[in-house]
Amino acid sequence: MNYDFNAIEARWQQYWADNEIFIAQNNSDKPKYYVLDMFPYPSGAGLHVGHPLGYIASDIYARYKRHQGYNVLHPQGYDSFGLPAEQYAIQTGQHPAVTTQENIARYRQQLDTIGFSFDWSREVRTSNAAYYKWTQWIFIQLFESWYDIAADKAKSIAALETIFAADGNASVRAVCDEDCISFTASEWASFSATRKQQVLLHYRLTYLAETEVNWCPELGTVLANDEIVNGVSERGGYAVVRKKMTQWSMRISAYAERLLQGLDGIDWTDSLKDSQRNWIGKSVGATVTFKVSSTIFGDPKPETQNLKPNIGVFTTRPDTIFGVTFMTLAPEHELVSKITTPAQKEAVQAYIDATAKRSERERMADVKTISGVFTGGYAEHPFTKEPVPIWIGDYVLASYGTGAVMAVPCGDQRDYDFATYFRGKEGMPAIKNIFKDVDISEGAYADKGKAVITNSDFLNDLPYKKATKTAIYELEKLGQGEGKTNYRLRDAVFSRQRYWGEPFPVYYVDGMPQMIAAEHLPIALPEVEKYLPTETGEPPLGRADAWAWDTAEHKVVANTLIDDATVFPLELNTMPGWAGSSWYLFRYMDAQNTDAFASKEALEYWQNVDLYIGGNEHATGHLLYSRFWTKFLYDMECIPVDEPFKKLINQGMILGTSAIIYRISGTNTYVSKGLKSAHDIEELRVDVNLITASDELDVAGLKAWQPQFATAEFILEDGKYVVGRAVEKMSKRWYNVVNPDTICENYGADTLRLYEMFLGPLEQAKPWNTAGITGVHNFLKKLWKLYHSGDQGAFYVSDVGLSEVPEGAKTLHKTIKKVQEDIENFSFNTSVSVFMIAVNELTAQKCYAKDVLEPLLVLLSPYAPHIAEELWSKLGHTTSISTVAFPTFDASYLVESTKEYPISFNGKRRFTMELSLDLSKEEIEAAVMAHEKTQEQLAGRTPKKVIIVPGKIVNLVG
RNA sequence: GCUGAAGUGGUGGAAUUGGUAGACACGUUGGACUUAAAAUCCAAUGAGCUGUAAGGCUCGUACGGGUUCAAGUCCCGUCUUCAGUACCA
Repeated sequence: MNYDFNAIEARWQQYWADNEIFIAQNNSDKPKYYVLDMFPYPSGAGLHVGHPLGYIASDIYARYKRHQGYNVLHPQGYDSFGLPAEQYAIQTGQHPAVTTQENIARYRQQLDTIGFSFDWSREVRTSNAAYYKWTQWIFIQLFESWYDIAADKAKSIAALETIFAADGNASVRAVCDEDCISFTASEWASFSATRKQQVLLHYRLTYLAETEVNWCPELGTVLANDEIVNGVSERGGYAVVRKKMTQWSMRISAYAERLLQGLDGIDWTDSLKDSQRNWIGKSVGATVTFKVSSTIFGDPKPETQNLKPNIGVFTTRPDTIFGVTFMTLAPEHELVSKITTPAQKEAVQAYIDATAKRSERERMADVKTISGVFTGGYAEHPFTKEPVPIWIGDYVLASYGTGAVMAVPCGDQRDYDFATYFRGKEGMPAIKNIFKDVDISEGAYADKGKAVITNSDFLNDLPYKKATKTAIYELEKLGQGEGKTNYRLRDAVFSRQRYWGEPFPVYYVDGMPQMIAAEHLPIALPEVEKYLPTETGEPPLGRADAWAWDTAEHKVVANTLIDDATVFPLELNTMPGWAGSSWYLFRYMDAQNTDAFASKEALEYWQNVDLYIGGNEHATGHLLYSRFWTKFLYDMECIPVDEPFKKLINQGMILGTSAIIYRISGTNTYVSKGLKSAHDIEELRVDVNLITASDELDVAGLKAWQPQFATAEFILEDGKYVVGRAVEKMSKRWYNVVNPDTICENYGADTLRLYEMFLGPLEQAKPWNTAGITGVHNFLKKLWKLYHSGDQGAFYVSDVGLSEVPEGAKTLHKTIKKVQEDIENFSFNTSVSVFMIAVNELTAQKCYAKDVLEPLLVLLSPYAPHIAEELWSKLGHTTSISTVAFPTFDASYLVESTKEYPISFNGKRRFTMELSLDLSKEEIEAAVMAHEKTQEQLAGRTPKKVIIVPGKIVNLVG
């Protein structure tokens, strides 16, 4: 009987679905285990073989945990809002919901073919109103919250208003906007309602503010920092410019420290934690306030004289305060115009204009060129009271710290380079050196551990740490600085000028945002006739005819009814892609709930994700935002955990192996790879499906593939056309995409699953090469044969116990041990080898014992579930193999009485010797010395030393 | 520049606390079966030298050193590749 994988796989997939085998229960006596994949964006191209890699790994783990007796939650869904469907809608007019629905259907069909053990009853789609109702609900909770630094958690805005009414804001320590004003209780009481709303916006965890954003004109929307790669948009690679816009922002900066600390308690790779630490970018130091000299010469305007503006800087090295030689402001800094002297005005303005013209990208690409201009203004050193010249330069970024630095050339290379470049020019004094016995003629001295400070008044001879503390203490005494921790992490812009995203549950009264009460959610996405921005530049929702909120009827009504009394305009922006994906893990716990995003009981039972598998590209986006929202929901006491993902594994990318043919330039003639050096050639990539395992091109197939090849000539070598190969990202444009459906059709899902695992370590990037697939497919065929050793290939197992087949028992238990270790170490590639070895050995042994072959199927079933179910049922079982207990390893079957010892002389192995493991070291030595080959090797010499590691090795030295 | 990961046969990759490098596959070569092909099975396969043969010897885990009876594995230095990040004060 042949291994008819297509029929077998279809049958068991049907069986699993019909019998709801993988439905997880929300209450169980079993311990829980939650295995989650990063849910896919359902793109139009469908799945290629790279996508399922992580799903296969998590599926193996989920199935293994079921065998181990866990109640396993292993759900799947779709991150179904997003740009591609909308871009497609703009081009074709097709509603994104329709495109998305079609794509999801295709994905589902592909996923089902591979035999995953997903609990589809819990499927989520971020674009479903029943789902985004709760995304909107969480947004409202964020709006109604502020961050209390004293309690180190988020609290309700209502509580903050109570404090304001009683005490004003003097006692409040909150994470809020920089430009927050101070007010007393009576001042608060006197504020108008609108004014109060404005003030509260400075505190809310999601807030509306005019901020400098990354505007992408081609996409017609703003982008978050993590959506920009190398200065261009992640999607499409379009240019991005800075622009001031009023936008919703998320106050993620409030959670910077907790996001950093939380990393210590979770099991993620170091490289991933590192990425997050880097992104958060904590630096500890101090702020220093420099007074601008009131003796600004030449400025005739008395009002400027009286303003005496201060310049605040942030530094990580307050200990070097006496090394300040000059100051540098970012060209965009707001004080630049106030401190520039008339004499320098022209030069400064020219510099500002030149900088503004350069895009962010140009500025990044060109970091070596030093540029800057002296403003003519001077600040006053806080301790020495000496004048410090103020410069502007584009090496100082407006977006980091205060946009101004105190320049200490002796301790910072950039300051050093700047000072050296402008040495001798007006406003650039000689570099002050404050390090004892350090020569700075070659560059700055940044080794803070070893530095001894001198020429620094009260800081002289203090070590770095002490000097830092003392400097901060003295600055605080003067009221000109304080210790401060700065984070690179910026608040995240949360508005997108797009159609296909979650609408905000927000309407506007007198320009102030108002939340729609939770009971009226969801606010469904309105219909529009076109998906482009409006002619006046408003987002696509500006095209909707019915996009106004009736506060009396509590429903969305026609825009014509807007009267700004009971009917108000709704927010036109939508939420970004990461909104829905920031909390989806909790929805799976209770996906059908209509009263809450999940019930308390479900959240309490499932807690958080035990194992999360997905790609590396989400290191600083999704994985940071979902940690942020989780911590917020924890503060709100909505969930019992403050980290979403306990353990995380990044699967490596599967690369495509492109096929290259060589055209002789200017002709339609192609030469085989080995002959190309004789010609002037052009490389063309062709469909990898036209290539055999030995890199031979199917010439007839190529001629049929594209008309340009129909009349082409091919120069063969040894009767074949051999193509070149290149390993690169799997992509339609390189024609190197391999589709899992074809593999399943030709070899079966079990083969695909095993082969993807067999390719190499899960976390490593690796090329896909279909050639090797016959290896694992042959293995499954051998396995099938092992169970069909009867007449005419009939199914056969013998009913004998383990004691009668000691070799088979040994093979089995060796396999149990290794497979279990491998799964727990996520080393799936090596367990596939172990299965191959087991089947090869059992076949050689002609071992058909049921007590060996039955447990072997359980070991295999996480990897190749279909064939395991099929053979399991042939063994007479009437229920699924999926929850059968995992075999227990028994070391007694592996006990050996002898060992084939390698015998080495001076570390080089010369021969092996079989010796009993019971022997003592002395007995081993005696046996080895008695061996004739030992005498041959020694040639009469006496070994100086004999190393014997029982059970391992013997080494004779001398 | 900084941070992280990694360099092993023709290819993908194995190798526990340092203890027989190259498991398991692919590919290649030879053979069996077949009218033939496919499929299947068997054998060989790191490089080189040597022997009629059984066998023996040398080199070999990016490169150069070191520690050790013993190093792919540990230490120091160098190079290369990949990923992330970047005037972060």
